[in-house]
Amino acid sequence: MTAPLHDAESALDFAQDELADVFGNIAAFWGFTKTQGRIYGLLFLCEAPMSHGDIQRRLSISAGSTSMTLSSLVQWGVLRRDGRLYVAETDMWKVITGVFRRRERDQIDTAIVRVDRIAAALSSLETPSKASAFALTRVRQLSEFFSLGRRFIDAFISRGPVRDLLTNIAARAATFGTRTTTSATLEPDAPLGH
Amino acid sequence: MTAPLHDAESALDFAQDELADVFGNIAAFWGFTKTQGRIYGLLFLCEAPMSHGDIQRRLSISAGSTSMTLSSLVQWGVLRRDGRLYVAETDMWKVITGVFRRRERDQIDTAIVRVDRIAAALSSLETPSKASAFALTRVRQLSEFFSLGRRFIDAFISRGPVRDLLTNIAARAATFGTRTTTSATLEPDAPLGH
DNA sequence: AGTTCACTTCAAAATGAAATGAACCTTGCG
DNA sequence: CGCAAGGTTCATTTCATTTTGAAGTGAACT
Repeated sequence: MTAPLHDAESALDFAQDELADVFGNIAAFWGFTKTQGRIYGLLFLCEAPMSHGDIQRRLSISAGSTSMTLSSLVQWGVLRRDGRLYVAETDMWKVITGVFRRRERDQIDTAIVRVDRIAAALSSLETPSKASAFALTRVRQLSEFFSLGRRFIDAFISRGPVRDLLTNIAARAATFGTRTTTSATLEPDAPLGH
Repeated sequence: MTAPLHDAESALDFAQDELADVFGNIAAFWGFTKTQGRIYGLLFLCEAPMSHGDIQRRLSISAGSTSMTLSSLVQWGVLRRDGRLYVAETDMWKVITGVFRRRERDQIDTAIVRVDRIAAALSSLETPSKASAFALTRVRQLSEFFSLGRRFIDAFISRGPVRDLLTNIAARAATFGTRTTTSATLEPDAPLGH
């Protein structure tokens, strides 16, 4: 792509631009803004804290966007502010579990509440129809699945032992190679023929 | 919210509307369109397959959107098409791992390639600067982290044993209650004093 | 062959989110 | 005190994404 870079300065520039872009994409993909990712990516490579101005200049963002994005990142616990300087939180586990803690958990909680409300409506019927009964089984399936998800997220974000477990799982994967398809669990009925 | 519904038909209508909306939100959150989620939500509650027309009418979507969304969902392996009828794939594990398989894995692979390229650029320097050396350690951190993530995703999507493991983890969470903060692993340097 | 109906395609419009930039505050310093 | 320089806020613009709807395709029925 680019010819090998020879001085440390230009290599660092390349690294910063590139990593900012990598994080920019990841961020956009996960429902954050590209700018949030870019700033984090830049800071990730910097030992010394950077100021608003440094960041703005380096990434050519408007002053306004820089300011708002910085504070959002601080709120997300992804950057830390020290006076007028910013540093990246580089422990990725902290970053990720932090995001999950706030965002995905809220989401799943809302979903659980609503699904349970649906289940209640369907199960309180005096004279269920075939269709409503069917829907009820599906809703219950779902409710169970979401609860499992909720518990899993809890496990994930209550840091410590779980992280090691995940590491173990990853290790296992290599061992097992490929699938073993132990279906069941979420198919109480046999709804569809091919 | 709404007063209790008394006949099965209206309860079912409520359930469908509501679940369509729940899935609509989840979908939007995870980078799909709200419409994709709504269609899936609707179908999730239906025993009998539905046609394009049924779906379009029930959700009041335009014909065009219905058509395009249906085919995207089929492509994602989230619906199955049987002639002119559609059914939901209701095994949530299949659905989720399917999405991960295609989407998140691609993403992380791209990131890994780019990060490694950055590492190469920084490590091939004849005369590294302090800053470039620092950046290199960070990039290596990251590369390792991404590889772990990659392995974890692989474990997750190679179905079977892993699912049970996840279930176990979830079970553990309840036991452990709260955090145990065993940091380390991704902090080779001590970059920031609060 | 011709008409109809169900679906698909695609360009154009609508929507909604993010970035901008100007006005407005602070802080620090002569 | 007052004025820069640097930051923040927020209304506006910009832009990407999604939805629409009109036109096109093709199968089934007559």
